[in-house]
Amino acid sequence: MAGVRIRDVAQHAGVSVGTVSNVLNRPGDVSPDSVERVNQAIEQLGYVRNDAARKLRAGVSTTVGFVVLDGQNPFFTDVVRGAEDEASSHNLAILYGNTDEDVARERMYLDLFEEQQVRGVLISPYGDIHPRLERLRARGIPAVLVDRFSGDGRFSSVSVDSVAGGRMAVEHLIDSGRRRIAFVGGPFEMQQVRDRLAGARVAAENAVVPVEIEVIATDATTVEAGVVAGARILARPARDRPDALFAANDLVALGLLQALVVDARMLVPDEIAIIGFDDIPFAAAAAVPISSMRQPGRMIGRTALRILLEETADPELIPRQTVFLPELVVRRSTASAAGGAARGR
Amino acid sequence: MAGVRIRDVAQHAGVSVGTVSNVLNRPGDVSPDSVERVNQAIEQLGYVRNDAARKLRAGVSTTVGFVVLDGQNPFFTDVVRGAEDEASSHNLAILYGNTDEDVARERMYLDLFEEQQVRGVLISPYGDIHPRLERLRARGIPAVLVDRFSGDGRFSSVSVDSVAGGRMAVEHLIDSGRRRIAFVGGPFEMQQVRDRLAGARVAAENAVVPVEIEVIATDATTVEAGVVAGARILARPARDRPDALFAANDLVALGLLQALVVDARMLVPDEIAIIGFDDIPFAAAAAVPISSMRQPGRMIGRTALRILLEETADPELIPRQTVFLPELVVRRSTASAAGGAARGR
DNA sequence: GATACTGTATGGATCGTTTCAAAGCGCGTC
DNA sequence: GACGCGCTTTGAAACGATCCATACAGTATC
Repeated sequence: MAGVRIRDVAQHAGVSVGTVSNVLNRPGDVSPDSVERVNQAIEQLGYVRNDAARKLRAGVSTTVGFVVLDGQNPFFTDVVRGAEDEASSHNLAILYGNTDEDVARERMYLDLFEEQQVRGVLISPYGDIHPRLERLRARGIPAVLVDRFSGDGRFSSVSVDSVAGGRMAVEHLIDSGRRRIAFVGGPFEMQQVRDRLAGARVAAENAVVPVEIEVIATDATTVEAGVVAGARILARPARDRPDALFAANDLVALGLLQALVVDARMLVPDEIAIIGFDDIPFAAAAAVPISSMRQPGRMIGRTALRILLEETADPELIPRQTVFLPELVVRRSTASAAGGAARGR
Repeated sequence: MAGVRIRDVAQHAGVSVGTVSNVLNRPGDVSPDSVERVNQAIEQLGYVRNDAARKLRAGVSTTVGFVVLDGQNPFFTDVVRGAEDEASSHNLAILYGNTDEDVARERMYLDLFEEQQVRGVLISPYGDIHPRLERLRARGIPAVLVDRFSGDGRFSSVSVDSVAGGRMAVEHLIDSGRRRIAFVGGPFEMQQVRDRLAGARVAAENAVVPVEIEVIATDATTVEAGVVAGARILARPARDRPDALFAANDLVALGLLQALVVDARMLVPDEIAIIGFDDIPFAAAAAVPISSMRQPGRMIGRTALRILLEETADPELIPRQTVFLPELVVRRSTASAAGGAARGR
C-alpha cells in the first residue's frame, strides 16, 4: 500500500540506494553529512525497512523461535519473559509456539520456523526431536534446549538440575519427619518428571531411616491432574495414605491442595505434607502456602537466548550445558509433622 | 547452507520452476502426474520453502503479531492460547510481545511488526496507539483490539463488558450484606480498571441501601501490588477497614488474600470479603477460594484472530465490536457475612 | 481439415534489500 | 602535474519465490 522503498529515500536524500543501505546497517562507514540527510528523508517519508527483502538478500533473520511445552504454566511464562527481554535488547522478535505436550504441534512449529528461517530456536522439547534439530542446524539454524539437559551433549542446553532438586525436596520431607512419601506426577515421557522422581529415590536410599517412595502417576502436570490424583488419595483409607506428597510441579501441588484441603478439609501439613517444584508466584498464595523448589525461570530464558546468539555468531562453538541449582523454599505446607515447637523430639 | 531451492526441485522432478510453485500454491491447477512427481522431489531433497522470498514477491505474510499487556497474567496466556489455536489451524505463526504496561516496549513491538509486515496485529493496548495502528492499517496491516473496547469504533475489538462485570461483582457483594466496599486496583490509565470501577459505582448508586465505594489505588495489577495494598488496609484500625474488597483482577485479589489471610490471619469472608476478576485457574485453589468474574479468555483469543483474518481478506470491512458478558463465579471468599449455614461449598 | 477452446506448462520479469567491485574525490608527496 | 592513498559513494548483480503472458497439446465442433 504505502510502499516507501529504499529507492525513494535515496532519491529524496540525493544519494544512492547503496548509501541508504549503509546508513541503515553500517552508519560508521558513511559521512556524518549523508547520515544526517538520509535519516531526515527516512523520517519525512515514514520509511520502514522491508524485512522480507532484507532477509532474502542478507540471509539474516530478526526473529527467534521459542517452542514451549506448556504456555499456561507460570514457570514457562517466566522463562519466555526472560528470553523476550534479552531478545528485545537485540531488536529481535520472538515467534512463539505452545506444544501442550503434543508431538504433532511440536513438529508443526519447527516446520514453520524453518520456513521462516529464524535466527535460532529455543525449545523445551517434548518428543524426540533431535533429528529435526540436527536438520535445522544443517541449515544454519542453531537450537538451545530449555529446561532440559541435553543427554548426549549434541546441543547446548539451559536447565535446572532436576535430580538434585528432587533429592533436596525429599530430603527436606524426611528431615521434617515424613517417612511414607508419594511422588505425584507424569507423564514419564517428560525427562523433568523422570529426573525429579530419580532424585527423590536417591534421597530415600541415602536416608538414615527407612523411607518409602510410592509413585502416583498423572497424565499431565496440570492443576486438573493434581485434583484427580488428590481424589485418588482421598479414596484410600486414612491408614493407607502417604504422609507426604512430592508433586512434579506446583500446578500439580496446587491441584492436590485443592482436592485435599479446599474440598475435603484434610489438614496440611499435619495429616499430609505437600511440596511442589518451580515456585510459581501462586504457590505462596495458596490455601496452605506451598513449599517448593525454586527455579530461576527468567534467568533461564535470558541465558538460553544469549547462548543461542553466541552460537549463531560462531556455528563451530561446542555445545555447552548450563545447569542451575534449584533452591528449597520452605512454607507452611511442609512444616514439621510433630506440630508446634519441637523438631528433634 | 543446505540451500535446496525451488529450482533444484524443478530440475529433479523434470518440470519448470513455475510448475513447482503452482504445485505449492495451487495444486488444483496442475496435473495429478506433475503434482506427484514434484511432491516426491520435495520429499527426497528435503526442500523447505523460503518464506522471505515468498513474502517479498507475493506480499503475503504467514505471521500475526500479538502484543500483550501482561504475559505473566494467566488470563492473557489463556487469550494467547486461543489465538494460537486458531492461528495454527491456518498455518500461521504468532510473533509475540509482552509490553508489561510500558509504552516504549509497546511502540517497539509495533515497529518490529511493521518491518516484518505481519498479516495483522492483535493487541491489548496500554498507551494511546490509535495513530500507530492507523498507520499500520494504511500499509495494509489490520489490527484488532483485545480485551479493550474500541471507544470510537475505528478498530474491531473483542472484549468483555468490564462495566457490567464491575456492576455484577459489586451487586453480589451488596447482596451478601456488604456495605463498605473498596475497589483495589490501578493504574487508571488502564481502561479495564476504570471500567470496572465505574461498574462498581453504578451498582452502589442503584442499591436500595446506602453503600460506600472507596478506592485503594495500586500501581499495577499484580500479586505484589495486591500484597502492598493489603498491608495498607491492615495498617488501618479495624473499625476503619472496608467490609469487602473488589480487586481489579485476580492477581491483585490473590495478593490481598496473601497479605490479609496468609500473613495476618484475618478471617475471609467473615471480617472482609474479596472478589476478583478474570477467574484464573489459581483463584479456585487459593487460601480461601476466591469469587471472581469469569472471562472467556480462550474464546476471546480465537474470536479476535478470526476477525483479524476476515479483515485481511476484505480491508473494506466495517470495524465491529464483539463484547462478551463476564460470568459471576461465587466461591468462599464472598460467602454471606451473616455467617450462616451454606458455608460448606 | 480448419478453427476454437480447454487445460497445463513454461520462463523471464519482478519484489526490495544487501553486497561488492569499482569509481570518484580530496589531499599530500615527489 | 602525475601519482598514490584513504575515505565515500555508486550502481548493478544477486537472493529465491511468485506472477503472468505466452506456448503448446489435445480435443471438440463445424
